[in-house]
Amino acid sequence: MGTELLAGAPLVAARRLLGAELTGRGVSAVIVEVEAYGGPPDGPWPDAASHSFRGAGGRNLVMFGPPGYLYTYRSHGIHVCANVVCGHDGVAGAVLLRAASVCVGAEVAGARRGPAIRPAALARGPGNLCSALGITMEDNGIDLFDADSPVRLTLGDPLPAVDGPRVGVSKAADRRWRLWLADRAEVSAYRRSPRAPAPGASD
DNA sequence: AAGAGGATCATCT
DNA sequence: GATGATCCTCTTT
Repeated sequence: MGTELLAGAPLVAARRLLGAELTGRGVSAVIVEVEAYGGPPDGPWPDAASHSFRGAGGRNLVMFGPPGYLYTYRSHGIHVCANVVCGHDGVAGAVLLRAASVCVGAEVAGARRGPAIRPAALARGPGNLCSALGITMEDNGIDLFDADSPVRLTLGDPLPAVDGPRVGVSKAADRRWRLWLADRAEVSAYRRSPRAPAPGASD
């Protein structure tokens, strides 16, 4: 199982990533919450909320490359967020990793996150997830299926998913492109962007 | 339990 | 000059 399973549409790849195991720098975690992101208006998956909506250039180049690579970006100046690139070479798509359940190396993750963090919160939220696994902007563009990479991904069998709108996006705010595993304490809370139009207004 | 606000800076207009 | 694919803390029910 490898990159060929991520070569399709973002929402399909997102489903595949639920339950997958992400290993980075002494910590392994099972992915329990993700969000799908598409590409430009003239591509197969137009998505105004995506970093790649306005075409390739700047930080988003990795999103236009082949699947199975890590796309990292900095959010609000401070936090690092991690995506798994999906689709195929030349067509932008990615899946944001929003929350994971730490199964190996909880002490290491705790040392990175701080002493008072409860186990379920170690990798809850995209910024916290990267912090727990030691993922930084230096990791942008690495191959997640290369045995020599510092961060690696192992896919498993598909699991049943719950869906809902994506967190914090002001565009396409009603699109149900967030997926998570039911009854998981690690899933982050939903917050609609204050800038998004009223629910149901448009997409 | 839920909502409001501020920190902070790379990227884009 | 404005805008966030966030997170933490403080205030209000």
